[in-house]
Amino acid sequence: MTRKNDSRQTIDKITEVAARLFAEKGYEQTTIQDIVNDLGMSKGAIFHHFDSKEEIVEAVIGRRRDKLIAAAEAVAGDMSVPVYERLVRTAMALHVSDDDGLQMTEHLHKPQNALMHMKIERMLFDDATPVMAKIVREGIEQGLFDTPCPEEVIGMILTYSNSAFDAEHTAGLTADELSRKAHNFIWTMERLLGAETGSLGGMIQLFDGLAGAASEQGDNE
Amino acid sequence: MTRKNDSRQTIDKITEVAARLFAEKGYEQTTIQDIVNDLGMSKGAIFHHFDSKEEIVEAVIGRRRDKLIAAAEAVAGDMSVPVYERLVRTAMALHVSDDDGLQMTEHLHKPQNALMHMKIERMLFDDATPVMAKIVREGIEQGLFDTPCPEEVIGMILTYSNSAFDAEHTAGLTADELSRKAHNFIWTMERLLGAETGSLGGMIQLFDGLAGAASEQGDNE
DNA sequence: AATATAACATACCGCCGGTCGGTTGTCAAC
DNA sequence: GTTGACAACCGACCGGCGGTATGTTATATT
Repeated sequence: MTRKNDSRQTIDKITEVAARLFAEKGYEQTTIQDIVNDLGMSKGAIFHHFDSKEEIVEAVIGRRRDKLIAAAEAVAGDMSVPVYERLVRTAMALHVSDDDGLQMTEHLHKPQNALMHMKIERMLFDDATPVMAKIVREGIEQGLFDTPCPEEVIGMILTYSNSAFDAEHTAGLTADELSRKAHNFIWTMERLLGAETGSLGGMIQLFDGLAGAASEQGDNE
Repeated sequence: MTRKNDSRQTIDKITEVAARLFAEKGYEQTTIQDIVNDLGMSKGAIFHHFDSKEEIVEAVIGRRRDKLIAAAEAVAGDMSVPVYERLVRTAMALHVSDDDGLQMTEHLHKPQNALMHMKIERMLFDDATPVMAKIVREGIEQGLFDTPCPEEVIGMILTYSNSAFDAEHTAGLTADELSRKAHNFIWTMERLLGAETGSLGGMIQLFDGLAGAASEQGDNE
C-alpha cells in the first residue's frame, strides 16, 4: 500500500469536517456536496475512503465515543477523588467533553438528527455503563451505596437523563420547574443507588450547566 | 367545501397504508411511490392531502398514540383491578396494543427507523407518563407505594424499558441473562416506587411476551 | 525505466421527495 | 339545466441527492 499516511490524514480530515457540519446542520441536512465544498476535495475522494454516507457518520460517532469514554475513564480512574464526587464528575465528562461536542449535544435532540441521537445514545448506554457501574461497585464496598444491580441502575440514570433533560423537554419549563425536576431526579438516583438522601447533592451543578447552555442557545436563535 | 367525507376517507386510507409500509420496511426505506403502488392512487393525490412525507409519518404516529393512550387509559381507569396488577396491565397496553402495532414495535429499533422511534418514544414519555403516574398516586394513597415524585419514577421506568429491552440489546443475550435483567429491572422498579420487594412480581409476564416475540422474529428471518 | 496501485478528479446515473398544470366530478346558485 | 367554482385527483416533470464508472496523477517497488 502506498501513501498510507496520506490516507489516514485524509480520513481524519473528512471525519472532522463531517463532524462539524453534522453538528451544525444535522445529518440528513448535510449533503456530501456540503462536505466536498468545505473540504476542497472531490466527491470521488470521499467515496474512495468511505463506502457510504452512513459510514461517515459511524466514524464521526466512533471518534466521539472514544473521546467521551476516554475522558470518563480518566475521571473514573482517579481514586484520589471520593466516590460521590467521582460519580458526578464522570457523568459530566460523558455529557460535555469538548468544544464542538457541546454544539453537537445542543442540536442532537432535534428531529432531524434522530439517527445520530439514537447511535450516540446506544453508544453511551453500551460503553459508558460499565465505567460508571465500576464506581458504584466501589461505593458499595465502601458502604455508601447499596444495590444488587449497579448496571441496571446506571442504565436507568443514563437513559432517563438523556431523554428527560434534552432541549425539547426542558424548553417549555420555567427555571423553577427545571430545578424541581432536577432535584427529583437526584432524589430518585439516591434511592436507586441506595445512597443516603442528600449525598448526591453535588450533582445539582450538572443541571446548572444545562440550564445555562439552554438559555444561551435560546439567545442565539 | 365539497365531498368533505371523501377527503377524510382518503386521508385515513393513506395513513393506514403508510402505517403498514412504515412498519414493514421502515420510514426511510418506504418511498412515496411504494405508497402510491399499494394505494392505487396518484402521487398528486397524496401530496394534495399531505404537504410532505414527514407529515404522513406524523399522522401515522398520532393515530398510534391515540390508540395506545386510549387503551392504556381504559385499563388504568378500571378501579376494580388492584393497583399492582393495574400498573402492570397499563404498561403492557402501552407496549403492544394491536396487531400491526406489534409489527411496528419489532422493527422500531432498527437504525433505519430512528425518526419514528424517537417520535414514538417522546410521545410515550409525554402522554403515557401522566396516565401511569395517576395509578402510582393511588398506590401511594393506599400505602402500597412511597415516592415524592411519581412522574420522574414513571418516566425512568418507561424510558429505560424502551431502551434496554429493545431488539438490538436483547438479541445477544441468552434466556438466562434476559431473565436476570428483567428481574433486576423489576427489583429496581420496586425500589423506585417504594414498594415491597416482590410486590411487582406479576410484571415478569411482560418479559415473557417480549422474549417470545423476539424469538419469533428471529425465526422469520 | 517500467509497473502497479493508492489517491484523487469528473462526468454521470437512478431515484427520491416534491411541484405544476390540467382534468374530472360534484355541489350551489340562478 | 346550465354555469361557475372548487375540491379531488392525475401524471409528467424537476432539482438535487447518494452513489458509480472511468478516468488521471503521483509515488513506492522492482
